Amino acid sequence: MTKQISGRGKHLSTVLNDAFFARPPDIVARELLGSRLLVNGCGGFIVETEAYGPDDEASHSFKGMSKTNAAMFGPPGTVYIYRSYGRHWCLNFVCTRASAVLVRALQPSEGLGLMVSRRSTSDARVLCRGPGNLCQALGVTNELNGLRATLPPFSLDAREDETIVVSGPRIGLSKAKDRPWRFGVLNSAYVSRPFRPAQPDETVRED
DNA sequence: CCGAAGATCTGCT
DNA sequence: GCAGATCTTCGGC
Repeated sequence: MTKQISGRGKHLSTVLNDAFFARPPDIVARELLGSRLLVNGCGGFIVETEAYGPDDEASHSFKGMSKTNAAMFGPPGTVYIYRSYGRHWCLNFVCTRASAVLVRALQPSEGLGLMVSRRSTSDARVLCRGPGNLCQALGVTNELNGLRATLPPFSLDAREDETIVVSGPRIGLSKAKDRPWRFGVLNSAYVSRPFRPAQPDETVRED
């Protein structure tokens, strides 16, 4: 599932590998929370995700493969990037059977200067808030579509701290609005929109 | 071939 | 809180 890498001194970091993504998207979406995502050294800790399943009307894969969604049918760990509303790029990681996890918000930690220069704000709370803003801050465009999430320029380290997960309906959909497949870190100031109620999800307490 | 819709964001009211 | 920007794909005629 994960691979231990020796770090300097006493710390160990754990790098996510392809097996991590070879599971249903709601599981992966929960477990990505608190992990650290970098693209060419810019990024931070994932605080908000959404899952899109194989039999999910809201998923881009629902109506079969097309020119733009082909990466979503790749093996687990494939990066799927699409353009949203003609203006924004959105970043996903493919899981099992044409499912995926949309990365919606980060708590910035690395490459602050570069991210600020790419965005029109220096406010850390909005730097990587929302899937489009996040991609702008990290320099993600469709040039990275189809690459491996487990290889450069991407880097993904498993979370080290306890993370309490909350969930709620996904955002911006016209179909399948009922699935509570938006996940976030409890009380994070960096999510794109608050979770209501801001209580732990009925089930989940990770690590 | 044309029109509508879409996993969004910003700025203005 | 809502309209507008902006572009690509797909479905209907």
